[in-house]
Amino acid sequence: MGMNLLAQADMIATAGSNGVSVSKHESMTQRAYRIIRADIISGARPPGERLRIEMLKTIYDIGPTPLREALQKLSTEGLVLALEKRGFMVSPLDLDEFSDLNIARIEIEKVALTRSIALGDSQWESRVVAATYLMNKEDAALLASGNGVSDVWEAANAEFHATMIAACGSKWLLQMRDHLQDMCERYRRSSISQSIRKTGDGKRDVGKEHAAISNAVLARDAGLACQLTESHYMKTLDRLKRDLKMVTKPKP
Amino acid sequence: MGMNLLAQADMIATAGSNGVSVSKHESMTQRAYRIIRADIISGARPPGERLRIEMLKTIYDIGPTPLREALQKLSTEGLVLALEKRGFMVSPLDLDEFSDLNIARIEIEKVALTRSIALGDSQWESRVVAATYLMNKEDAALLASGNGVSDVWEAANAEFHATMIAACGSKWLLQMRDHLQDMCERYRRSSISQSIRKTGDGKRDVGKEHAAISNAVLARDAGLACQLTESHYMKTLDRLKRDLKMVTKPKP
DNA sequence: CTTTTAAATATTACCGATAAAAATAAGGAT
DNA sequence: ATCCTTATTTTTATCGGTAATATTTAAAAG
Repeated sequence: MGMNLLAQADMIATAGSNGVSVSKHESMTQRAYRIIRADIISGARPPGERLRIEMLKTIYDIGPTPLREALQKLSTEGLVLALEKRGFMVSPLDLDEFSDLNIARIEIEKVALTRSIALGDSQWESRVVAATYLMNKEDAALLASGNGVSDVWEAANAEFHATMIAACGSKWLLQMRDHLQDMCERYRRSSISQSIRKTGDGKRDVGKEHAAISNAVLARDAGLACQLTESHYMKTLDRLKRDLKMVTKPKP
Repeated sequence: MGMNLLAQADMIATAGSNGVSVSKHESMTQRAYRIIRADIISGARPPGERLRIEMLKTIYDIGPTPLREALQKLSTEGLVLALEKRGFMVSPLDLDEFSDLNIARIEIEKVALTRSIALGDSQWESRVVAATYLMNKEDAALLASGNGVSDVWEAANAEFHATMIAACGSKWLLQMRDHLQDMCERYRRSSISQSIRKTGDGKRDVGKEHAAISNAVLARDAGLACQLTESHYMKTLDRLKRDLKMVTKPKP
């Protein structure tokens, strides 16, 4: 009847890392969406690149219909631009939009953080402690071997910040933050600041910043936690902004 | 060659009221997306309704491919649920999600309002004055003829609140607010509280609330403006929540 | 009454036809 | 002679039809 339909809908809605469910028998549309999305964010499909169906068909071995559906979805998200009667292209990078994106991301993060600190229970606190522990460890490892950030560090960092706001009480707030973060990530990855990741970030001690944020959160000092988080993000942002000037198209 | 492509892309991106561009030669996908979206928000397609392609094909006189593309887009937005190998359905209403949605909407609105008050210039101020003038007029007309809210009042109301946050300096923040508002609108319209719209809202003087908000905004008192806006939304929200208990599916 | 089997129904994805836009080539004007 | 305009060609996107696959409904047997 209509009831088990909804029950199974919940199962499907049980999503993976980025709101993308990973079923065994994934539909072609889902598959195309997931892969192309990852390729755009990672920079494998560079900004401004035209996404011709024939071309994608041979690359991903997926038919034209699921490809179009995936691209339409991505255009709703803003990662792809749908040009009337002229197909699709990867959304170009734009320095102004990057500022815009970061403003929105940081503001929403602060709101979520404030709410999380106000609403979080003991179980959430323990999650914070656990994430902080792992983050500390990875930060120390990062500092020791000057090889720059690793994938495990990236994962710990993502988990750290996600945990801080996890108790904000609004899935939509979290979803919007995730979306904005993905959009920002594309700018970060597309920038030539990969070199920065290798060389490290100058005199900056990210570990101390993380520890300070964690302390403020556990002390339930929302104002301080927001302030620290904002400047934490701003530091990397300023660096990126400088580097991005070269890879974004100049304004007309 | 490649350049005017981007230039024209900007033209297409020049959107109408709800981020939906209305071109003369609208593609079938766009058409389907626009119409079905409006039908879902308005309640013409009720929550939980299965959206069978064959059915939609005859109703909207649009082929299956553009219909599927439109439904995929709507599923990205959250208005439609895509069930693996089981087609699409209008996302069911859920009281918890409604709370969630409103939390996010009000929080983002407050952030945008604070920023708008901090950043708005004289031109924005004049827009605020203009919108307030129209709103006042419509509020008075509403109070005089006890016929309940009209479409022109709704338009004035939307414009009023949009103007207050217009100077927030982040298109993404505004876009997310718009999206959340559309999602909330579906709950409002689907509720039986149409009766409330007809009977009026009790002893509540919406005109005074609007005036107070406008004054706080023009006085650049962000704290007060946020507080007033929040309670303004909360008042209608509480009413709605009561009524929605009947139309949303009970939790298992 | 539950479980299994079979028919019908719907969704998914590929293919081909149509139509639109970009590229190229030709002609005329300054 | 060069540049702009116009016409033709080629490429490419869009859309509806259709076959294959999975699922749901219904019926029958245990």
